[in-house]
Amino acid sequence: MPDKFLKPYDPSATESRIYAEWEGSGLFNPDECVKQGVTRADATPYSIVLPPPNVTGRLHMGHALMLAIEDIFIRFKRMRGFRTLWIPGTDHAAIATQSVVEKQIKKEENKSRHDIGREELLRRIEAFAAGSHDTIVNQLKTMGASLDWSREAFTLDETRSRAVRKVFKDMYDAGLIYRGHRIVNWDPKGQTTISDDELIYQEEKTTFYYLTYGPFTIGTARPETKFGDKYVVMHPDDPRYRQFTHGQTFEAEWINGPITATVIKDESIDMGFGTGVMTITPWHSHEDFDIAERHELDKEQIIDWYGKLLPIAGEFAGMKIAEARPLIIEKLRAKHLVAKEEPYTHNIATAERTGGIVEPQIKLQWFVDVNRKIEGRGKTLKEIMIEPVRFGDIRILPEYLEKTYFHWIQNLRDWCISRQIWYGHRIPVWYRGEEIVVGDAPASDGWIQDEDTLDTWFSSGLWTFSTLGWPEETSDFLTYHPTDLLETGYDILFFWIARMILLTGFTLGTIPFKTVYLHGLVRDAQGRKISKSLGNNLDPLDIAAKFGADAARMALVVGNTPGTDMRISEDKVKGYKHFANKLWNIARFILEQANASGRVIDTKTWSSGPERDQLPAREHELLDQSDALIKEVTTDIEEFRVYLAAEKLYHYTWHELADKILEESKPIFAGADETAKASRAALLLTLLTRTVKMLHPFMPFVTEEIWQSLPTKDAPYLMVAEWPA
RNA sequence: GGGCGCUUAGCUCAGUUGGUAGAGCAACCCGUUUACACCGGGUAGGUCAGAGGUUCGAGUCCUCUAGCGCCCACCA
Repeated sequence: MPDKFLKPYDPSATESRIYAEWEGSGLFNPDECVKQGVTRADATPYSIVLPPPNVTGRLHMGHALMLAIEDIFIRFKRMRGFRTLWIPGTDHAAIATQSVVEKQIKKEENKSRHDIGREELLRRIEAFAAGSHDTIVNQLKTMGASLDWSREAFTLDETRSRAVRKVFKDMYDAGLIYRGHRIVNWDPKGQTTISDDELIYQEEKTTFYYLTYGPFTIGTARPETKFGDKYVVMHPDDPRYRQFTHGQTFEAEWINGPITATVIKDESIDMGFGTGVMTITPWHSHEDFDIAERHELDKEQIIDWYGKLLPIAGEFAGMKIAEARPLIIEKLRAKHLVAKEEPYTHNIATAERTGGIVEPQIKLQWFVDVNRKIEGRGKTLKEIMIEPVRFGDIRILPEYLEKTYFHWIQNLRDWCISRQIWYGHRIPVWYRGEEIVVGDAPASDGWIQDEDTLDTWFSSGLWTFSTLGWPEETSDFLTYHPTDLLETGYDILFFWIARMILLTGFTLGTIPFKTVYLHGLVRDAQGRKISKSLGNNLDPLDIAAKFGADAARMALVVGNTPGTDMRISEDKVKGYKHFANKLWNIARFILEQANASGRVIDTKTWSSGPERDQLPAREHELLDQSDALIKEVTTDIEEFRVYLAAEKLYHYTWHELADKILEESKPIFAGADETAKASRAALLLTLLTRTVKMLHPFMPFVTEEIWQSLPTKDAPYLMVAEWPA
């Protein structure tokens, strides 16, 4: 009986020691498992890539949940004899990281990125990212994640950069990446373009104005964009405007004097909205841009890159939108051009990272064309995204999110992949006069590289295969791709999952993963979202220090179905700390009995087979019960019901093994029948061995610590012991 | 405006293919008997949001209603 069992279980003293032992054994690496003979060389591979955390700071409980679930599958499969690989890594998270560092510099030195320059800014971001990286790695290890650190990757390192350049070039050559003047979401605060998915819509109460425009009345919530308007658009079938013909011009008194306007008839106009007629501002509206393209109309910029009015606004030039709007209305009123005003509520787009009010602008940008038929493939990128999910090659859990996925793809527009920030993969395009080189840098001098960087999701979209060494045909790539499981929060289904399916489908003609497991958001005890301003964040490191990583993992996993948000509180974690201690004491009691002096324990007779039929009825029954649990738990995990498996194990361990089986055994051990005692001790030892094995994926530390003291131990670490059957 | 989800014991949530309602926490009573007070034994508590339907049988499937929440969207 080792002395350690004389005290209550102390996770803080145990967990870091055990992790170091595991790491030292090298057994997180599947090659090492084969070399050490714990995994067969011809075993079926099983792989997961860790969704790379952003190097913007530290992990939160959502990450802890992700780690717990993934580690459960990884440890389960490893114990089941698979050649199991879990690859760690981090994401440079372009805009997010740069904006964190920029804010810091602004606060501490009152300087902008332009004050310190591209090179110096990048140096500072890299230093910051390195610090975050180290914190994150420490957190990952604290949670017990059995990641193969020898394969760690970073979205911005050289291997991953090579993959990015290659995919960019392949897509460019296929005509799927193009550069063009299009309406983009411009963030005047962050001074960059952002994608549709980086927008947050916020409700705004404002005024809707009806303005007199020549013979028409037009409606608008944005009078400040109207300076350059010289087209009125109406539906060709609108009877109210039958007397006007397409192309007809007329004179009108407008904000800064008389103008000549042209009538345009276009079917996109909704006759039922407002007056059924509108003027257009093609430079600052998606819809207006499309109309202007269809009819080859002039486009003029009204608002500059900092959100201020340009000289076309006359006396209002140089003003910010917010200050100009009331002045413009005042002037229009004075000219009797305001026909009517009414209160109006609509959603305005803001930038997720900076909070800036997004202004649609026409800009020369790089795009991925999602609607173009790919030569030789006969399908579009949209179809490449839809098919594997529709045909069941990729399974999304919970299933209902498949519908959301399809719905999103239907509404998908071309993906703007260029960003006007400095941290990230520089667009791999070089110019020299009229010449252009795409892909790897040209060998000769005199070329100028594109100033922009790529959307961060472009590189993370390659993650399942770039981490495996692609574009080289490495044995890792050939062995472990497609990966088996991708587990992440449902909030990045579109950002990331969809893009991985797109980029993998195009590049490799295959799928990136077979199953997508989407967990819900982790909220605080009151159900509120975790946010800095509320200060309701629980740091996984603090929680692990206080209650143990095992307890944190169980608290996050039990009863937590995919796709459903959950609440976490210290009290909940505390409950599972008690459970870890319970298990510890169960082990102590059983080992005491098994190690009692002179007692000979032979657990072999407890395995299945003819000996089992000789057992007393009660022993037989308890083994049957344990067998049944093994079956259920195994099936539950295989069917991704880890939330159920965890609950069943908890219940069995505490309320069957401890409360019933141990209690009914006490009189036996108090009796005089040595044969019965030895027999019962062997039974308990068998049940304990099976239980710690099954609990190991969920609570790796305490189970490993117990395992190291078990006489039934048949592998150097529980981590690589055989799953019970 | 379009799509999706939720509503089960005081609280937080399970309930896998339809077969007489479950867990944890909280509450109440009892208990320190050879692991564990980070404990044990016991008690109480639900017309499964509401209405209708399919079925021998529905928390589970279908329709509608109400409340809550999330996602998407260029209505000028």
